[in-house]
Amino acid sequence: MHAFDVLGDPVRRRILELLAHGELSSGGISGVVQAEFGISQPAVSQHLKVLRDSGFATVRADGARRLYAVDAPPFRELDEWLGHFRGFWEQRLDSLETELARGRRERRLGAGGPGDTTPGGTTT
Amino acid sequence: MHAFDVLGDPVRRRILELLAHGELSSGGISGVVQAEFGISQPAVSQHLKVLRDSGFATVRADGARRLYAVDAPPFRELDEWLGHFRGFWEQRLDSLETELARGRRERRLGAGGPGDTTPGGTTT
DNA sequence: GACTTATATCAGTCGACACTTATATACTCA
DNA sequence: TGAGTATATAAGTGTCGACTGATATAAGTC
Repeated sequence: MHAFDVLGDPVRRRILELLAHGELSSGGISGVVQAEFGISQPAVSQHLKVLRDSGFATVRADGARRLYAVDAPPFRELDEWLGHFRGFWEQRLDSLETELARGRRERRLGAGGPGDTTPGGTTT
Repeated sequence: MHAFDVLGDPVRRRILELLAHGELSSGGISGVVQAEFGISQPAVSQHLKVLRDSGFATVRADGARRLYAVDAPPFRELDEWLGHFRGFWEQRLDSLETELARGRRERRLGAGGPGDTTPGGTTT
């Protein structure tokens, strides 16, 4: 399952939003999600499995509980892909920060990113 | 259909990659995609419809042809959502650019972004 | 106007995935 | 050890989306 498919589900997006604030137990997540979406505990557990398998979340045991946390790699990958298109919407920012950020990004990735065809169109 | 679902499909991602280099006709896109994925012209046309409807692509007529181009808004929206998690993988960049970029981003969005719980964990 | 090219839409099929209930596994505590 | 709690897995079902072949719409060409 592709990373974008993983984020296609609203329940999984919500879970990640919750985890963005810090570690949470399976039960803690289930509580919120069941209340908000009206789905069962196994359904939430299955979503957690998808997040684990796709690398968006990591788990560690704490007694009988499982504590989930966000993990970065898949986010990086998506950010990298979206980078192909960043030129289409970041063009009008002040050039300093844009160039700093883009330059750094490309240096890290060792890639020849966007900009070759002046994606946004006219340079005005 | 959520923007992430739109990008969940490999054919649609490929189409957007093609469009990232500039405008292309429906036929031009179909040619490449049919060759690479082995699907029919209607299938490609249906994907183009999804991209249109979700705002990822715009069309303009040129005689009998339809010229497609990438459009920014949905990308911005996704970037904004991913921003919740940017702290998890951008932390170790030199602070100047990070803060510049994040600060600007948040000012534009008028949001109280991440950072409240030092997402990445320990500092250093 | 007839023929061809470019593209979109229609109707139907099929597989994937999100959900359910039932149950297994593993830890806690008296 | 046995009851209770926390979480995951299993098996089955329904929905949705991606595809196909057929066809509609519209523009170019002679």
